[in-house]
Amino acid sequence: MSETAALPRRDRERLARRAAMLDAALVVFADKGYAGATLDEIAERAEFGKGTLYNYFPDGKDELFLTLFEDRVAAGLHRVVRSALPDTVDLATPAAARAAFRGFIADLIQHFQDQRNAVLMFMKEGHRTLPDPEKMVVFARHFDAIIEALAAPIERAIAAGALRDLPARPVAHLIMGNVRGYIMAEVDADCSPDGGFEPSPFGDAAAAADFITTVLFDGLLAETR
Amino acid sequence: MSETAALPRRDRERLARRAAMLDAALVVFADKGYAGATLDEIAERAEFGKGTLYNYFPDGKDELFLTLFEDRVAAGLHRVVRSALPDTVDLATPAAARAAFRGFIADLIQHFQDQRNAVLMFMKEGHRTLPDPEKMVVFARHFDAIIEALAAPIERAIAAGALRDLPARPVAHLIMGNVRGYIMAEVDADCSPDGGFEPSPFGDAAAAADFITTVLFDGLLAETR
DNA sequence: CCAACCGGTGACCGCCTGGTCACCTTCTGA
DNA sequence: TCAGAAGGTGACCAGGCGGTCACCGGTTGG
Repeated sequence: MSETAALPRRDRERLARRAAMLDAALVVFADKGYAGATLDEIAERAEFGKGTLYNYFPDGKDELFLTLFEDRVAAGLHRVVRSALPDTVDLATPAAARAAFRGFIADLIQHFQDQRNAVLMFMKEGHRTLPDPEKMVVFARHFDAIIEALAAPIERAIAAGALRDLPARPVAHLIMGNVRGYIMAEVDADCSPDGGFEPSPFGDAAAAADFITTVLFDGLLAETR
Repeated sequence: MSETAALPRRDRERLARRAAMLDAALVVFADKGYAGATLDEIAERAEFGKGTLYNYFPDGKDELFLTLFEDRVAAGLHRVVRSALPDTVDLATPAAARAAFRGFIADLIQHFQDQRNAVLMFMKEGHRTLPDPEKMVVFARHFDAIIEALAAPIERAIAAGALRDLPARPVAHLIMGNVRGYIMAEVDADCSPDGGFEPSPFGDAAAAADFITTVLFDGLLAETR
């Protein structure tokens, strides 16, 4: 939805078809997982013949899956990290750091809620399930890059004395893990009838972000000191 | 390793064979995931013919998987929750609550480190991957029960004013998620050569428990207030 | 108007794997 | 010692799925 207008019609159509295939594949992978998804179902959902998939993704299932992961899941996460925690953001005081990370967490939750299928795919397949282990390196590299991007502002905040002196990358893992865990619980909740906990434990992304931010930054203990 | 000695030899042998099959299946499921595991590989690893598996687990793959999940993964988690946070544990003050939950977290990490294969299976297949969705209910019920068991002491601590007034079940999810996330990062780290972060970010279960407890209970912010 | 071509199609292939079952070894007890 | 039972075995089967390719309809350019 950007500079595509400048391309000749043929190319625009080709891109549109490719995108439609990816959309369909995303839904199916999110629903069935990598192993459970079939090319027939993806093709049918995209309203193409199975053979056509191979005109766009010669490497078949693997290529669809990896493309989807790179273009939708990883790219989206990267964008959120960079836009919510730019190099210029103020992390000098505890209050400033708390506000900045709260914003990041809220954006991340919002992003996950907007991109439910991408999240589901990420949830279900986030752990080395491709038959070819060498392909999984791509996977790991992306996730590592995201952690690294998040670790940088954490390190800055620690250096500024705004956050406790803890190893930054584990802290980054922990923040991502908490948001991920929250989303997972929410997804579970409205998948199963009597699911995890109440259909949506908090109304919106902002309330959820407050919950996570409070726990992670202020701690669970009642403030009695 | 308990009252099996009282049984006739035949039954003991039968139980031992059954256990050997479960052991083999656990390794394979942990390595390949549910879909990737093959009965042939499980049988070969257990040093039995494939047909023999069906004498012990008539429902085949599903039964092996569910039995394993119930007997090893879920039962182990339940045991840890109950033994580390019995109904009698003192949760009246922030300090007492912090100590109690720190103990629980340490035990949980230790348990995960001892039962790496069970954990891996849980990690990889923790999210509805069985073809038969009705079987997944069992899965969800167990996990729910564990959350419930953890939510009870949390509620007590909140009622006593030791913890912030937050919804108990989400907090329970969050604690479990953090331990799970920590273990996952650790597993990743020593699977891939240049993995997640340093091979073991903290030396032992106790140090890891301290990290998680500090973040979750005291918060990430530097103590300047 | 036609010929060349681009590209979508789905029937088809081969492989893999969960599940079965007739066979055969081993153990038991008389 | 032997007949019968118990139970392990792996060749076999059927179904499903990833991947291929010969076909064909529509578009293009002369």
